[in-house]
Amino acid sequence: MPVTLSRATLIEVAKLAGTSKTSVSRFFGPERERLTPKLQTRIAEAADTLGYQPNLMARGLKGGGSRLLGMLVADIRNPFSVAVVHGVEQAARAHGYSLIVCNTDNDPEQEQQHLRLLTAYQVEGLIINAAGQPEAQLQAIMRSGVPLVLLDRDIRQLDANVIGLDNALAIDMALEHLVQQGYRSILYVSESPAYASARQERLQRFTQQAATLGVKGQTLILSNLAAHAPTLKAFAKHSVSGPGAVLCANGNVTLAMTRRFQKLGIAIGPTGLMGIDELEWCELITPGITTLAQPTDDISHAAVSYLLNQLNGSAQASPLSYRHAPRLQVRGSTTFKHDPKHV
Amino acid sequence: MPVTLSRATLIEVAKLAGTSKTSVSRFFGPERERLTPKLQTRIAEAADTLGYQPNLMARGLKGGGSRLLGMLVADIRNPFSVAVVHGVEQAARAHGYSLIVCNTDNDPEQEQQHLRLLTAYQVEGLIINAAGQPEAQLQAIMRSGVPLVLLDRDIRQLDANVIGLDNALAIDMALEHLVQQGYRSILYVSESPAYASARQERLQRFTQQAATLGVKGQTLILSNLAAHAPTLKAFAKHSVSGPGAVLCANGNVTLAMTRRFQKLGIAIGPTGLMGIDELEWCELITPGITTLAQPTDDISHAAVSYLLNQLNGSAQASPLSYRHAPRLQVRGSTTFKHDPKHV
DNA sequence: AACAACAATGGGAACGTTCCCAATCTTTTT
DNA sequence: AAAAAGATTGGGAACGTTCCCATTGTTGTT
Repeated sequence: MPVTLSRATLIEVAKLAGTSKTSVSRFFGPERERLTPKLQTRIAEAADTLGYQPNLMARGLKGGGSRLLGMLVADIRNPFSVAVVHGVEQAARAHGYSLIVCNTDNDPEQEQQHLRLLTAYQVEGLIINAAGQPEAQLQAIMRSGVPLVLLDRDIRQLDANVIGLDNALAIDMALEHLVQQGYRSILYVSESPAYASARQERLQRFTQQAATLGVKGQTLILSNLAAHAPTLKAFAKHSVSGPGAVLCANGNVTLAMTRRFQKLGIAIGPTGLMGIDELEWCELITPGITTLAQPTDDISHAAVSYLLNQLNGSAQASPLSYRHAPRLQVRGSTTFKHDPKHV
Repeated sequence: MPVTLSRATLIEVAKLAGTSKTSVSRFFGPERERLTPKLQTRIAEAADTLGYQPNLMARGLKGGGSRLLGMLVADIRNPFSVAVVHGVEQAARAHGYSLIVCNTDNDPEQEQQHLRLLTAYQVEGLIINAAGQPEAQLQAIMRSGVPLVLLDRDIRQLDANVIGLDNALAIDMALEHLVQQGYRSILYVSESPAYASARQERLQRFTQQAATLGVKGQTLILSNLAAHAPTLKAFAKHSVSGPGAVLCANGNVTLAMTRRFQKLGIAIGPTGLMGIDELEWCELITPGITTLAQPTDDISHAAVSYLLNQLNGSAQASPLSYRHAPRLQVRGSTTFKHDPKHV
């Protein structure tokens, strides 16, 4: 048990163990097996007695690297972000790295601040879910040799890999499902796609594919919920005479639209409702909301693997999949008829 | 714009600016105003030219402190944790600190690892949502002078402050509400209270107060959902003849119980359902689930304020509230009769 | 026995920054 | 004018660790 009041240093451990600081450094580094068992024991006991814990600040300064990975998320309260953070942190830890997560609240100013901070802590790799267009900063970071991977959102004018959902495939699958279920009119609802390439991709693909499939496609950009009730009401009314469905671009939209459906008394199913991304409550809402679940574990793993490959100089170690397929989770919200007994 | 490929040092900036390293250090520290405007300009330009960013590892080593706070959460996927992390991170940043969040997945082994890591990074303060009973480690940390505050879960044998919900008050308010709504039998459902003092407090208070209020109190500890359907079914059947309600100890239980109610076809309202902690979907479930919302912002702020007070040596700067009152959010799930048109 | 290779250990310098105290210049006070 | 105070700047040492190369002892080969 540690008995001291202050933080012991490697020098103090060396003195107590009757050896040199180099040997103690070897004991706590990758060269422990170069020490005799006797010396190892003496050092272990001294360190335990003093409650010694290596100072990773000093280690990072001289030679060990920081063993830190940095991650920027645009919105920590988004369940997708939480799931990816969780996966990244686990993958990082499995390889001896710690993760610093910075939340930018979709604010480009905070984003710049956090990037400065992460570089100041000498993070060895970065996973960026961008809020703005910090390409100048990110280019400088990449030029300084820090590997970087973008998460979900591309940044124009930055030659970096993006790992995330296969947006085109997601839209294709959603449309295919809705058409198969008999819907002939689709309202695609999204948060502002400005600066968010994933949103832009989904929107563009929707517009293009709706035309190709011959369904009537409309889009609605969310900015103020109260302002959109008439659009949704009109859509639902129209859909009673000809089947229509609402496709939500992400979890936030799914939540907002579910609220709107309920507030406006729009029956879910007769007017279809489907969301991109799975949320824990989607099965609980009568009659269950159909979703496309994002493979967050795969995404997390791919991001960390990419960084580690870059750090290990093994760029071809394993082929990485950057665009991951969603999983369709069918529930009652994309069916006209459903058992009304579940109330 | 930065033009170099490697990380510039303070020495290089000094050379380019034609001044000393001490002046450059002053420029990037709290003594900038001690430099003449001319010198400040020269340094700013040199730093910009070189893309200089202070190395906080070196700064932490000599004298600046790490400016890091550490936070352990038992389950990052718990919405409560996310909300508190968000609040803590914002409060920390407002005071020039960065937050390292470590998720332990309720695993004591991971917890120990993370604690070692956080101390190795010389964090200046710690916020601990404990998964196990790491009192030995935490005592050593406190003895080394690092301020520490517990979040939500007390640790026996550790003389540290706990900041979180006022558990007794939460149970009192819940029971009062349910009794007022006419329920005379309450089933309290909780995850295992082992090692989780908040859960123990809530359970104990429930047992005690149910007796005091003369309502029939039962408790159910969740371990395997399939195994508990008979209990819930029996309870619901009984409650039809004499009003009963299910009180959920936290958000995870609320989710699980909502699922159970739906799977078993138990009508929400005739059998009441109420949860401790507010979740974004509680209003969406027909007929709306009554909750006690935790004041996560207050909790976050109190935790950071406590640490900062300790760090600034102003232990009496402002009286802190450690136990925060919940906010009752009444919805249809605690009413016998409700409009069945919302389907 | 002499030499080479290997094992084990250690001292000094370096890492990038801050801090301490010294030095010099300028302004104010006596 | 001389002395004191204030403003400005700077060099060296320290922070805790790693790395490099040197030293010593042991073992194996010729």
